[in-house]
Amino acid sequence: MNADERRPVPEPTLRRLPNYLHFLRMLRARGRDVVSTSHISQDLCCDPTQVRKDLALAGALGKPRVGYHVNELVETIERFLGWDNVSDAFLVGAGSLGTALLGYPRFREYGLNVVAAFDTDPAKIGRTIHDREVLPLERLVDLAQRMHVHIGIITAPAVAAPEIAKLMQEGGIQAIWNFAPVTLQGGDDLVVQNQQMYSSLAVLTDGLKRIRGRV
Amino acid sequence: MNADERRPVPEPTLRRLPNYLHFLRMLRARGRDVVSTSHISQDLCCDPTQVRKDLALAGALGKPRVGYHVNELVETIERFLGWDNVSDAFLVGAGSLGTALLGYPRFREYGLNVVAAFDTDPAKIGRTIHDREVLPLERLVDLAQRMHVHIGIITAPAVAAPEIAKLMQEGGIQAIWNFAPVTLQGGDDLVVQNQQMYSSLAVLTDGLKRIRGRV
DNA sequence: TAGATTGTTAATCGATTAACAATC
DNA sequence: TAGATTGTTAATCGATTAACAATC
Repeated sequence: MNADERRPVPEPTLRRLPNYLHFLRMLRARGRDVVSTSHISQDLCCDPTQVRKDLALAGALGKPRVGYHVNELVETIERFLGWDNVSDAFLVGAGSLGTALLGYPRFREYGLNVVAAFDTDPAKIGRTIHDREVLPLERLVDLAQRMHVHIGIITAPAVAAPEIAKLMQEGGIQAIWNFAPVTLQGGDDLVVQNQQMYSSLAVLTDGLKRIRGRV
Repeated sequence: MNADERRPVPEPTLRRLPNYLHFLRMLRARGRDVVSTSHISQDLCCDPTQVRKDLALAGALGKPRVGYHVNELVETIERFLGWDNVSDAFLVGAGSLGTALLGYPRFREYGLNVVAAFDTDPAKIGRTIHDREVLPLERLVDLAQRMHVHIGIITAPAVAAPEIAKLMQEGGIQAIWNFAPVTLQGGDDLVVQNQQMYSSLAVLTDGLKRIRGRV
């Protein structure tokens, strides 16, 4: 029921939920029946209280003394994230990263179904990558509208990204997952997630610096 | 000078610095001489005060009324992040994502030089991907030690990741950039960054939900 | 000089953590 | 029952934002 309320979910919570989900699915695959927050927190090295709070936000209910039912919990989180219904998505940029993402069979478990790829390179157009044909970028707007696709993935070079985002919006796409190293701006009816790879690298090299400083 | 002090840099700041750097490099390429924090903040849609604070932490100095010199600023941030000296790295998992990362010529601009790839698949071992030969995983520990490689990238399946991390640590690797969908634990002399792709996806689908709820 | 921009200190906000009551 | 675990309220912590002084 929490899922339907309008109060915004903290972004850190949203970011943690897929991790819980991954762990819980593994437990489910192993036939595990119930799980406690301390068990979850051990796997992901965070505070049990935090896990409890996150699960509460997702609308999960546990039993004191027992814990949470693994099955129920998986379904609750999936439903909360909207990943029980798979959404179609377009991908633009059939380079190496785009090809890698097209090869992810797991996306469906995370609510995503990449139905088509687009590119401007004539050498790539018409080729088939992981069972999906690469289409010319010109067709994106029309196809997105007709197929009611609302999610776009950008794996093109940085310079092309803003133009692609514009086309996507024209086609009615409301959510963009951007892998190009530019910060695209969201808007009133457009949500953007910039997958900033180099941010992680900065944290990593800083950690390395601290390890070395300590020795 | 700030760079050498031991006070820890907030992680959000670290994550933003590469974005500033990217923007500043573009300005530099365009021949731009000076820049103000409000100019930077406009591009990245955040608060000018925050940019100023971040830059101060990185040790940058500006001039009131003028702003910051683009060249100096680029160099200051690069030095602060340690990206003025490129570090060698090993990559394990020569699948599609690994191949994509091996094809990134830009890594060097972010302080990273992937010198070798490893895999366990005999079909992949011996092949050359983007000028680097794929080596058998067994050779990793020895080679890491002899070549003094301290950074590892994991692009292998989730099940293999923990074992790979162990081997890396044995080889003296101190920093792991993990793309497998498992949470690897860092330690006293090991820093880990888990590139959790699905976290972004959760934020994205939540945003989509809110856009739809608004209509 | 006047005004724009930096640099810094204080106030606010939100997330994490701690404490504890509820309950099976 | 006793004890473990949830659920919730309060305290802490840290990051962001606002205010303002310093300065070219």
